[in-house]
Amino acid sequence: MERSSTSSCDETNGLKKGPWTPEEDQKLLDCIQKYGHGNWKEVSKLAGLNRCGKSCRLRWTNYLRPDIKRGTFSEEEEQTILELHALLGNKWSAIASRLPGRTDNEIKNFWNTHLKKKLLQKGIDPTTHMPRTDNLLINSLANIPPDQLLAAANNICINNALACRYSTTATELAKMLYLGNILQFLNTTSTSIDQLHHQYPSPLILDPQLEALLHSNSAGISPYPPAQTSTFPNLNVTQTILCPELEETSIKSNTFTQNINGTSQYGTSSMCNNYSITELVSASSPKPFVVNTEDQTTKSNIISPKDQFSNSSTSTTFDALGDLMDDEASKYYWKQIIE
DNA sequence: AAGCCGGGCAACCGCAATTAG
DNA sequence: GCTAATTGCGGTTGCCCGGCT
Repeated sequence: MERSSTSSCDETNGLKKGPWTPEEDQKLLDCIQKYGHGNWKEVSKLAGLNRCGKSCRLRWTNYLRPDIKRGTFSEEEEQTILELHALLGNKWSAIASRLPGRTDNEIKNFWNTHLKKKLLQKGIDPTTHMPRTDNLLINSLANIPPDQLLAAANNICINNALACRYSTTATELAKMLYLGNILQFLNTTSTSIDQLHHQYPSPLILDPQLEALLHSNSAGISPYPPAQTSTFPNLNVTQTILCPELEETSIKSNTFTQNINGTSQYGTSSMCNNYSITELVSASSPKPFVVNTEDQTTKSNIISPKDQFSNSSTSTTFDALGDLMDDEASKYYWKQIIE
């Protein structure tokens, strides 16, 4: 077969781009009805269209094809898309193949304009389809020298006691997770406290309780098995679950379950395992920070990254973190923990 | 009434895979 | 097996429209 020497969609050929006119649509339709659509470049030529084959193919598959179903997506279709996306990710064509009459482009647009937002509003990460706790603070931890991190954890943890008790709300879980992750990080960096002192000779004052805890954990006393590799960059560490009660708590809690359209998809598994650092860090880049509240429908706890830090009257990331952990609700929460 | 802004969607872009000479 | 055209796919862009100020 002879091959054309020119590229199929070369703008320098003066081919038309942009929206299709009804006349062009008709020409394309007529041509496809007459000759079929084996070779799109040929189709374009035969139809007398000054368009590249690619453009013709797109117009046909996304708009002119007679089997295209138009209009709003039904509840069933929406549910199917959600399920398939959870399974396949952004494989729009694969998803479209399971939805008769819907194009990949249509589904992609529907996802980006509706479903993604819907999931975010429900506190679900649209990439992972897992509940979002957050992310930004944990992300921010990655760039902070260990001595500052230790100091912050020291401040947060010791002031509020290190015990983990049963918890029933997502907010509490989120806080537990923050704490847990900070401690996981501290616990599992291969760096010992002594090494930290050595590497970061700046004054590092640890609460004796925390220091004792860190030493005990760094000595391998933690009864919990190693989990995934940490997402903290430049730190070759292994995560361990530090807080047994948290794991138990998560098993008892059904808070996240309520997020998922009434399904029990995420309901009874161990949160500690599912939401260790890798899950806390959203795959998507900075987005509004969502902490689920007792009332899953409220958005009152959505805090923008800007609000989180720049509006803070405090001066450091960890002061801000402390602030976050220190609102009225938190006081009650911490009181419970202490008790 | 005019301008601004954001949402929705059609179409384009660029890359990878496939096909055919 | 190599090369180039074609096709398929996912991401992105830009236009249009409606709502708000």
